[in-house]
Amino acid sequence: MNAHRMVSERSRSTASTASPARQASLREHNLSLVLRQICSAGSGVSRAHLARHTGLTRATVSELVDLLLQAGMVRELTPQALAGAGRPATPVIPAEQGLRGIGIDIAVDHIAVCTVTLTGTMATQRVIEGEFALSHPERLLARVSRMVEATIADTVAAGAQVAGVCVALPGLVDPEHSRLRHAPNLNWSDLPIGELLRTALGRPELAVLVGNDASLAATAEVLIRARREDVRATADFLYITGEVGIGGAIVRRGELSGGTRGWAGEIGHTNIDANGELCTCGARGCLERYAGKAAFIARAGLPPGSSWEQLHRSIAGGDPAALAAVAEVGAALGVAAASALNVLDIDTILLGGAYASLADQLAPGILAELRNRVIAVRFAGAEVYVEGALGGEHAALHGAGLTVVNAVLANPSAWLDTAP
Amino acid sequence: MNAHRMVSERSRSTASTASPARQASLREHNLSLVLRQICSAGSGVSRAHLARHTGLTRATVSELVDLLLQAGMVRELTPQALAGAGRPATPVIPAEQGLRGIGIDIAVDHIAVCTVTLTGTMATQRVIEGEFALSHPERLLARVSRMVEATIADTVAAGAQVAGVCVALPGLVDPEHSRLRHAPNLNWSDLPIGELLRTALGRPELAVLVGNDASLAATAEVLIRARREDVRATADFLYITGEVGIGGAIVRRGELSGGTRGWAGEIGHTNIDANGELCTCGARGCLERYAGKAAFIARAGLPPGSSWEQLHRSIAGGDPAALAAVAEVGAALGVAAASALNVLDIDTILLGGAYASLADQLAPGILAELRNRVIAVRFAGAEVYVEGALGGEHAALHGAGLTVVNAVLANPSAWLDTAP
DNA sequence: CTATTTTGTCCATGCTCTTAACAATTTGCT
DNA sequence: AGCAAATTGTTAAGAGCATGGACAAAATAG
Repeated sequence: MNAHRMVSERSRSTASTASPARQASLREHNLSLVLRQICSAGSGVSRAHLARHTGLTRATVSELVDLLLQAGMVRELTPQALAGAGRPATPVIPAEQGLRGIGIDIAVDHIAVCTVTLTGTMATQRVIEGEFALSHPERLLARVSRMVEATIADTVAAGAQVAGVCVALPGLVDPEHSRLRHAPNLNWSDLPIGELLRTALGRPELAVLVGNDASLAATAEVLIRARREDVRATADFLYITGEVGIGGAIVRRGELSGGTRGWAGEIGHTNIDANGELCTCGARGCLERYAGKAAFIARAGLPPGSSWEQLHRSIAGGDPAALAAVAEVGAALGVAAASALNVLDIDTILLGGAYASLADQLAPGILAELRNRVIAVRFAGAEVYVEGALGGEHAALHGAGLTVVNAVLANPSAWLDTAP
Repeated sequence: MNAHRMVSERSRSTASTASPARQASLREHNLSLVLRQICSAGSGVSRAHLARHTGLTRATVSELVDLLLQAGMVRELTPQALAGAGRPATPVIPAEQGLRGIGIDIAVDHIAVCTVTLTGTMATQRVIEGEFALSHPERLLARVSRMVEATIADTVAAGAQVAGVCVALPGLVDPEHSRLRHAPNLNWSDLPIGELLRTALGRPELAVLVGNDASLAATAEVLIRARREDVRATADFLYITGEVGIGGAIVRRGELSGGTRGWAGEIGHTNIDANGELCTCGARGCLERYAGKAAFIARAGLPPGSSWEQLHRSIAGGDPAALAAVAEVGAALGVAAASALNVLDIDTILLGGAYASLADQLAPGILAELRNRVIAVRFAGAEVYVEGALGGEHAALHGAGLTVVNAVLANPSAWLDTAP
């Protein structure tokens, strides 16, 4: 299993660490560089191509690729003649039988488990829909662990190896200790998810990462945008997701910017009106009171407890109250997002969760406020962007699996001696 | 001069860059590691001590120190017996004659030039007080350049070498191109500061960095806190500075978190009341309308145009209107800061500029709002902190010089062959 | 006065990347 | 057909850098 090797911290950010660099550090870095190139290429790439794109020599690339071949992470295809003269190249691709990350998503309306390959693609997926708002933690985790067991069994049967597990949770988490701090909608508090899942699985050695669902959805979004070569939105964006509450995440240069505890991006409690309505958090005038699910539904004139689907139908049907609600919610999101964009110096907002399918309707209202309030627009002629997320329904699930894969890609050296 | 060698980008953040690591990369990293240890030690350190604290072997450290000695960056003291047995250690200290960074501060009420040694200490300082609110850019830069010339002459006469120049500006800057975008209080717009200063100095090869004054003040604050071993406030904080407007900067893990354009931290236009007063930025209800200089003074019942000093006297004198203003401004700062802390996941606020000397008075009002609005307080039992900055009057000036020094410390390899 | 401890240097060793040469294999031109 | 040119991938020699162990130097402890 070897999952204990997984990088657990989100280090890497401070390049000026106090740790010395040795010869092995070069290998680590360059091996990661080559593997990432292979995995993000889309199709098979030759050693010579890798050399040109990494800046390493063909000799070095050859050696590194051999290591990856031995480890079973990549595979050679039969040589193929390229356009033009020259010896045919031997394409190298990520091995289907290689390492896979397991992603888990625990939400109020579903639990899901998936596997993600080194290319970042979701390979398998198990979902159970349900109403888990008030479920008992141990009991639900037991159900989840049965799904994980089945997934692991399938993965091993397919000849692949499990690199680790990451759990997406709808609340504030402590990634350092794999704990859930507070998930209001599950009504869960202060649970050692990592420990509980290890116990339920009977695998005390398994490394279990945890992450906030919005952060992980944003992680998935980065991959999707990168594949579309959407450079702008890959680099820096604020992800805002509408669920019961409002979640968020910040991506800088394609990487999550987590903050002190990994909770950065929480925009739901940004101030709209300091003397406004009382929020569940104890403060007054938070965005959630203006643009959260309950507020949105109330403004649209729907009965309390209506679903996002019902709201969506009202809007699509052109109901005046619903349309007015869209305008009001958009304006509130715009006011809050403007404060955030000013402090963060970011230009792009991606709308996820329930907001994703309403992005076209919400965007004008948000943009109007942004254009009026973001100082980079006024003083630097910057353009602001509001787009719907492309991650779909299971973005957080995907992001969870991806997080495991990214840890492998960041340090493949640790997995070299674990041939299949 | 060799200033063209200076690291101009704020790279380093993305450890997973696409650049290959070669043998020379090891040297760069380890040389920087050793030099940073020497410069932050405070007193002389032996090679053996460096080896223990960096994780390198004594043999390697010896070789690296020799390189630094040859380059004139460090100096040996006469061997001194330590407590306990053993051969006396040869202390190594940063060379007084080594490289120095030049910092420049252009503000509405003064212009200043300083030198900063590799230890981060401000060694020399030239200040001209005045009223530069509407001054002509070229004319003012000519004055500045004469001060810089004199400073360079003194530095060279003292046997030291100039590593580069960094200019602190009271507005939005474009560090990538060394330009000033917009400085409302100087009434300057879109100036190629780097180019203008190079021309004025007659040194077309000189690398001129630019930075926002709040960001650079925050940089200085990091050093000061690190020296006091104030671990918490060194790592992550939001710096809020009260001048004419309100500036800010974000520090993460001891490093500036700049954002897409390097403007992150701009908290002056965070929303307090979406339907509030019209701001100069075009939006409604920005923090600046509630806590900027003009608003503060008006609330305190002082005549428009009064100085911060007059306000300070009113408050110290116990004037009821002034005390009420402090409470109102504190609350407004608290509301805005809470939104920012939630999005950033940061716990500490440092008050700089004119707010620094009012920190004790402002803190209670700010803290009251923070404790009520920051979700980490409620859901993670986090504590929030509000403190006055320790950088003093010339924090931005100091930070500018420090920025040059930090660039040298990050890559001393580039300066090895430039012996004095 | 001797044993012990610590520092700093030297040298052999090992790891990793680079350079240059070469074999393999295809295209393109005559 | 046949040969030059181009491209790929491998191999061997070489250079840079950190490690580890041995050793001299210089202090303290007993």
